[in-house]
Formats: sequence, C-alpha cells, structure tokens
Amino acid sequence: MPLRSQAVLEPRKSPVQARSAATVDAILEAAIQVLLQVGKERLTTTNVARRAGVSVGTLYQYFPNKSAMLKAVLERHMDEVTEAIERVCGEQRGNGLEQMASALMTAFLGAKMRDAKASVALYAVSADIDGAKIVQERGMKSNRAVVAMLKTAEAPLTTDPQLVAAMLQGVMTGVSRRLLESTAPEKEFEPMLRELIFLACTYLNACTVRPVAV
Amino acid sequence: MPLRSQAVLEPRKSPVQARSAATVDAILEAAIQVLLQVGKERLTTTNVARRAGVSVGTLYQYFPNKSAMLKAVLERHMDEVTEAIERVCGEQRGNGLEQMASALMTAFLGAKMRDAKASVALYAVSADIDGAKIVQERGMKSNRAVVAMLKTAEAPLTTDPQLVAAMLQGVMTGVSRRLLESTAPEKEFEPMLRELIFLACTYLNACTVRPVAV
DNA sequence: TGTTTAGATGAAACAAGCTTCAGTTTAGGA
DNA sequence: TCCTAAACTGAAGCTTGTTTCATCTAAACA
Repeated sequence: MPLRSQAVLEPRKSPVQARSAATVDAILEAAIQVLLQVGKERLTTTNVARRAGVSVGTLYQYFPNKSAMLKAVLERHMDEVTEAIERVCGEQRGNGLEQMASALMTAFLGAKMRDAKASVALYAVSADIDGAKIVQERGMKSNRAVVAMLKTAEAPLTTDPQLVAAMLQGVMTGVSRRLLESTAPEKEFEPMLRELIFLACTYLNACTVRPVAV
Repeated sequence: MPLRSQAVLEPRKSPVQARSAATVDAILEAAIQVLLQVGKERLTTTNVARRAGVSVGTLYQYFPNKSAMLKAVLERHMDEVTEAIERVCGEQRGNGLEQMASALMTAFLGAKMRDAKASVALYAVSADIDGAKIVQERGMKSNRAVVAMLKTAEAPLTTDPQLVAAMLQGVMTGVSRRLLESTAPEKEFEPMLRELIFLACTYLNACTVRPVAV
C-alpha cells in the first residue's frame, strides 16, 4: 500500500488511500484492545469504533458487519503464527529431526506466548463467527510447511509424513492451549517447552526406526 | 434425589420431586438437540423449551438464565469424559506404562467420539459462559487420576509425574480436537488413535530411561 | 371432596446492540 | 480557489431474544 504521490509543494501526509488503510488498521487494533480490556461479551461495534477514534459509521464503511470485523482480527493473528511456522520450516530444511523438532516447538510456543492474552481471548471469539474454518485453513498451510520440512530430514522417516505432521500439530496446539489457559502461563512456559521438545524428539526418532508396515 | 415416599395404597409414579427432575432432564437433552440441529446462534431459550415439551417459564423455574442452562449441559458432557478417564486410570493401576498409555488414549478418544457432534458443538458453547473454568476443573480431576496411575507403574518414571500427566493431557486433547474438527473424523479415527498410542508409549518409555536431572 | 402448593403456562415488557443513512468534513486535483 | 469524491459522523430505527409474572392445573393430603 504505497502512499499517493504528493503535489509539488504539498508536504501533507496520508492522502486518500493511506488514510483509510490507517483507519482499518486502527479499528483492528482497537478491537483487540477492547477485547482484552472488557472481554468478548462487552465488545460492541460502537465500543471498538470509539477506541479507534472513529465513529461507528466509519467502521461499517470497511466491514459489512461485526462478524466480518472479528474475522479480520482473527485472521491477522493466525497469519502471524502461521508465518512463524513457515519461516522455521524453511530454515530447517535438510537438518536433523531433533533440530527440526526443537526449532518448530520453540517457534510455535513463542509465537503464541508473544501475546498470550490475545491468543486466549481469540479462542473465545473464534467460536462465534466461523472461526473454525479460518483456523483450519491456516492449519493446512502450516501442515504443508511441516510436511515439506520433514521430507528433507537427514534421517528419513519410515512413517507417513502427513500423519507425523498432523500429530506434531495436534501436540503443539494441545499443549500450548493448555499452557495458555493455565493459571500461570509465564511460569510454566520454560519447563513445558523443554518437555514438548523432548517429546517431539523422542517421537520423531522413533519414526525413523519403526518398521514401515501398517 | 430419592423419590417421595408413597402413601399406603398409592402405586402412582413420579411424584413431586421426580416430575421436576424429569423436566430438568428433558430440558438439558433438548438443549443438545437444538444445538446440533440449528447451531449455537439460533439456540434460544424458547426454542429449547419447545423442544423439551415445556414452556419458557418452566425452563426459567429450573435455571436462573440461559447461561446457567448451557453450563449445566457442558458440565454433564464433561463429567462423562472425566469419568471415563478416572475409570481406566483406576483399572490400570500397577500395569506397565505401555498398557496405561494405550488404555488411556483409547478411553479418551472413545469418549469424545461417542458423540463427536456434541463435543464439537460444545466447544463453541464453552466459549460463551465461563466454560474455561468448567473445563479446567474437570481437567484437574483427570490430572489427579492420571498422576496417581502413573505412580503405580511397574517401571518407575524418572520424570515428574505431574509434568508427564500434563503433557499426556495436552497431547490427548490437542489431537482429539484436531480430529473432531477435521472434515472426516470417523475415517481418520483408527490411524490417529494408533499413532497417538505409539507416541504416548514412546514418550513414557523415554521418561523411564532419561536421567533424573532437569 | 376441599385445600394447598409444586409445577407449568405464554403473552408481553424490556433490553441492548447492530446497522443505516442523510448530512458534514476533508483532501486532491483542475 | 473551487469542485468532486473519499471519508467520516452519530442519532435513531429495528430486530431479536431474554426474562417476568399474573394466572392456571393438577398432585398430595386430610
């Protein structure tokens, strides 16, 4: 989204295109803040607009309805996590399985913890709207990345990479969710991550040894 | 809730207490059915009452509000799963770790799959109401059961059982959720369960070998 | 058979937030 | 400087579903 070119002697900022882009951004940001401060129940469109410094009408200029706005918020958050996964999966190509496991778990938990509060709040939002669909889409994206990575491992797996990747993701999300919704996420983070890596390494190694059958 | 004692020659059934108990049950049952048929969004109190064959007023005689009713539904479901876990954990005391892992995973996935549809629908409901609290409570209950079981294993763990139990639960719930929300749960059930058991066995065995340190 | 009270009824009051839209402001170009 | 289109405004309409309550029914008991 490049800024519109400015007339000869007009140093004025943020013209047409950019103005609205900024507004959309402000709204999305405000939505998360409102969510964190007053919770899903009291998150109203009027509320979000006010926090964003605009009027409700403006909000409805960019989103057809409340649900669409929340979807955008969720998508934004999921993209961050997905990108984090894709990044490490790219970096880890050709490495050993333990390397991969460690990097993947660290990246995932890290991304989730980065703004743990928002993550938890969004779990709730995801239930309204068809959040499951969004989550699933991103899930498939990261799945592909994980599978691709696994196929380049030094020691080849003797198990269907698709299945292995699915398990890894189930494990990651399950443990991270448990962690995030626990009473003291920060405190348990370190040991949980360690253990998660241990578990993943153990599993992956076992998958190189195991007979091919089934 | 014992039935009210009946007068000498009055074989008449379902007196005062029981009549209402039946009503409550009908309402709870209706709630799930409505949930499955029209989804969370269109689940209204009037709706549920009609399906239960009573009037809204009656519903409000047993539940202070909609949220309380939904909580009761969720609690009921969670109790089933928790009981399934406690049962196997009791049965498996003193057995080998692989035995335990296998039984636990089978019981959990089985309980969730028994009415998979309801499970998924309740994920959504749980987000409204303070479902997290309910889920967490039951989670702690099963946690205790798992820990107690692990402590009786033939081969002793060299890792904190609390941590191990937490991981197992994270793994179970993560994978099962992934499975339930996938497009074809029944189809993937068998291989997923197999793999889940394999993963759990691998992990638990590793936990008996691993040096005690941290 | 009459009385009492648990249980049931459902129309309507009420609440609350989403969404609209007619009108105003601002930026960029001529 | 004026004009046009893009942005923005916010009071009020509208929809929808929750909850209440005055009233009715029927079981238990004497």
